[in-house]
Amino acid sequence: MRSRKSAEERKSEIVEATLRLADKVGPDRLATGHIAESVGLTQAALFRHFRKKQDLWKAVATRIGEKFRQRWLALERGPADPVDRLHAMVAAQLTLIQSTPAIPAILFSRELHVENRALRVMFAELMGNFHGRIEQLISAAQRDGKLRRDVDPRDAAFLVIGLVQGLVLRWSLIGRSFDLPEEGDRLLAVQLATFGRAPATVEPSPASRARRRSAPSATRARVVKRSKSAS
Amino acid sequence: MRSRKSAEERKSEIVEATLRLADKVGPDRLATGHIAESVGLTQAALFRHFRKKQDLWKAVATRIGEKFRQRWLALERGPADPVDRLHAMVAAQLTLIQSTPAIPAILFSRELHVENRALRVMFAELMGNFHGRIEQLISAAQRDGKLRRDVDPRDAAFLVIGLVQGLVLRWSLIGRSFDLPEEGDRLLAVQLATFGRAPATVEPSPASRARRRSAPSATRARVVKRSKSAS
DNA sequence: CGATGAAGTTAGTAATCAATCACTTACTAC
DNA sequence: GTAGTAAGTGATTGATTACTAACTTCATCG
Repeated sequence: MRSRKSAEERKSEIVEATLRLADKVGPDRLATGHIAESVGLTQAALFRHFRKKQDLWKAVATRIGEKFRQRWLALERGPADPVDRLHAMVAAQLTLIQSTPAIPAILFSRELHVENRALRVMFAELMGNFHGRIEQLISAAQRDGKLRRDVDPRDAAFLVIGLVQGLVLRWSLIGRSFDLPEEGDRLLAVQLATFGRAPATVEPSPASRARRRSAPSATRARVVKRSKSAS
Repeated sequence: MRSRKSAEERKSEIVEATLRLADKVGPDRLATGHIAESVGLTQAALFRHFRKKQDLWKAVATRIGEKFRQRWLALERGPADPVDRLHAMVAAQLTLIQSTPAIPAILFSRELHVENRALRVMFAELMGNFHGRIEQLISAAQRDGKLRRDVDPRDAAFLVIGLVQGLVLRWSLIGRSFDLPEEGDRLLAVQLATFGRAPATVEPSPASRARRRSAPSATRARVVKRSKSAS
């Protein structure tokens, strides 16, 4: 009763609360009562805004899509160089996941995979969009002569996406104990290096090895302490 | 009542049924009643074998671990060449996931992430083990001069793991409509090529591009039709 | 200012869930 | 063969779930 709000505003509140709680409780265990309590409403009030729980999930998925697209759009005001932009894109993706960590769980929830086919389609499209953008950046970098051209940009994009997802899973499993964008940036530099110019076939000097570690990327040069737990 | 079995046998049956159903229903929605019905028992009988549902999940995780380790062990009778063995390892991983598709869902279930910390530790160890094995193979390949030495084998292993996980997610999202080990083999060849010798800095001829596509790997040379849905 | 519609509440429902109970039946060692 | 034990049953419980219906209160606009 305290502070009655417009439907749109409430809906948004509910969706955000759902995202927050989906991480704590798990998407498939998240009850409408929890969400309502978190927003400060009665459980019944939720159904004023979403007739079925599935409708709420659909709204959540839409919101996630918006978040992604919004960040992708912001990148266009970022660096123009395709390699730099690729770094920025992966960083944006990981930053978003770090601040909305329910996303991976939702991606594998049963709400998505068996209950709500529309949801699966939305995420498939989102991932396709992500893949397309990466593919384009890699293509551009290849045209610029910054990446080798004998790697299919579509496959390269799959590898970059895999990098992101592998990293996120590792991060989840070891209790989110490292900085996601930082480690992602470091790994991406490694991946792009292999996409890049040929290495000397000679043995690498200890110096070059150290250099690679301390300045893996032209854009960001922080040394990331390795996580020891996953080896 | 029909055909009373030993506890060990029953436990195994229950665990396998859980794995089967966790894929259909989702790990967090899987009820003891469903499992019991699938095995041909009453719901109460389940608690004769597992005092708590969590204990059942623990047994399931142990079983998954066994499956992995068993396949890894089998690899030691496989190819000796580290690159070939790497291919075999990734193929084994993907074959197992294809035949036990509940695994990725369990990996992101809330049973694992919030309810059952022991479970998370088990999977983290499993993944660590996988990473270590890949790292060793890459190290060996580097020593043999088959892979470039300026890539940290630990990072390279993370990239390979990411390849697997990205692939599995894509496979899940588009409805499991491609052959997992086959596409994995193809992508791994691409990844390892970038880990390999330098490409010619010259522009690739159309011929070299075609050649790469039709025979990406020395070990397996099947062309895999691309999935169009995720781009 | 007052009516009207939307936002929110209280109080339910039927369904489903893990877990426990007292009890019965099958197998096995002696 | 029979005593002891382990596997399995039927019934039930208390908690939780999504969802509904009837009622109340707020805000705003004519």
